[in-house]
Amino acid sequence: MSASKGEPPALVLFRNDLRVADNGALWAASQTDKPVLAVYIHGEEGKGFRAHGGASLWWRHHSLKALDTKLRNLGIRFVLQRGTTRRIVDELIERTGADAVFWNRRYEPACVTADTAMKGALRERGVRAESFDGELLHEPSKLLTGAGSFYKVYTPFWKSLTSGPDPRDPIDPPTSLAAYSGKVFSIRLDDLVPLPAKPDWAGGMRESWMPGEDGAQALLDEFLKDGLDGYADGRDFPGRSATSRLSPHLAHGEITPHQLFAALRERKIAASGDDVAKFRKEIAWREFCRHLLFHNPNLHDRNVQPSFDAFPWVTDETALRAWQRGMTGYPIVDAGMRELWHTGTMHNRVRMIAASFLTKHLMMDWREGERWFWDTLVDADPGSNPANWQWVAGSGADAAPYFRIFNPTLQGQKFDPDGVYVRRFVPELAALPDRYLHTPWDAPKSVLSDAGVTLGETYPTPIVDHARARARALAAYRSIRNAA
DNA sequence: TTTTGAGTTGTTCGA
DNA sequence: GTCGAACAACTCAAA
Repeated sequence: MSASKGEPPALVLFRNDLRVADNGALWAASQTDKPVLAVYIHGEEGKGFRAHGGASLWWRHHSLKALDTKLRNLGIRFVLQRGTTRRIVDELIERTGADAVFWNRRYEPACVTADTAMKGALRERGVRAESFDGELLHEPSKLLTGAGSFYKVYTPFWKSLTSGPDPRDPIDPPTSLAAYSGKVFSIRLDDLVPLPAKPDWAGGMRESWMPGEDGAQALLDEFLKDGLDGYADGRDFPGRSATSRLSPHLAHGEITPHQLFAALRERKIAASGDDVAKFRKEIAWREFCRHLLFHNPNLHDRNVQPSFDAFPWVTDETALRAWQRGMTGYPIVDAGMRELWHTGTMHNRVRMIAASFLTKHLMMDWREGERWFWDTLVDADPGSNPANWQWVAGSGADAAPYFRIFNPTLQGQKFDPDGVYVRRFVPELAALPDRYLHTPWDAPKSVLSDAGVTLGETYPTPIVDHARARARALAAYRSIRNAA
């Protein structure tokens, strides 16, 4: 053995699972008698692999920093690398003599292919290679209908998911690990995942979030204590703090659905069965979308329902930009789009309204919206994002019927009745009375001027008329139905 | 194989 | 103001 090498380590790969608790791979490594080398691998897996968007990368930077601290506290180094997992692992084996590799499974189709091939190749060479669950409650290849196909409707999926035994308990974090003593190259975090500098657009994100495992646990504790009671109804009101806000933590693997289900089982919770069931159902939606992705590798690019291939989508750069910047003239839509830009998230109810507006009122291809969300959401999820965009557009699995077109005015009045949400993100309308907050175009001149609002100058006039847009969308949807 | 029941989140219209 | 029906069939999943 050369002087630069330590005792051969077990490699633990980190990709989308930036945590030490409920980490089967890390635990398994701790149960060997080998030193442990933790490696984060950032980047490509070849054909079909979807790289993170900008907001996700901001999150990832901070999450990696938090994980680095955790692993150091456990006594081991955390090495950062870029490239395909296969190449990095080969290089590290070459360099360190490692004869065991552990990782947690991923379920994006390109990653499944890459990891499966790697497992076979490593074992063939006599390297111990083992993978573990954690990202999902159930293996997408195993949770199937009676006929052996994957679920295309949510409710039976949910029934199947909950009819079996409870998900396993979370795995404890290791208490102590032996460090690998040899030399290994690591890319600097600032070089691997740089933070935005000019311009620094992340100010609102820093105020809104604490990436990392500790941030996830803090949010979970807070949610169980204060948020879950009343969740089933409250989650629909974007002006209230009634959602868990755990989605980015889940997306980066800082917390697992097993941990969430276990927390709901174990804690004494001051919430009704309805609230608990509703929250579990939301976790199951994430799971359902991931399963859909597993079985539909091109989910972000291809209509699940092929009849939508003939849909007459409109191309309109100006309108797209107005939507992206929150300048459509519909306050609830604009508030949502600005929340997204400012904080890297958007309340679930408002995501539906904004997505419905793009695909139905503006009749723009859902892929345009999906791409924008992918780049701007800190919780951008390869399953949930495309699956839900397709759900809204009507092209997806178990999708909303074509005639279900959200009325942005009614939705605003119904779910933001006191205007807390719109006023927070569309401050130029803040002085309007509640009565006209969602319909500034209906406000008398004196009301507008008292509120300092000049439509078309301080705030846009609506870029489309609701009734006309609705009629146009219905006609378009009818056209592809008749054609098919 | 056939049958049967059911399907996240809405809006509009007219009585 | 409230309430029920229409919107449109179609596909899925299980019995």
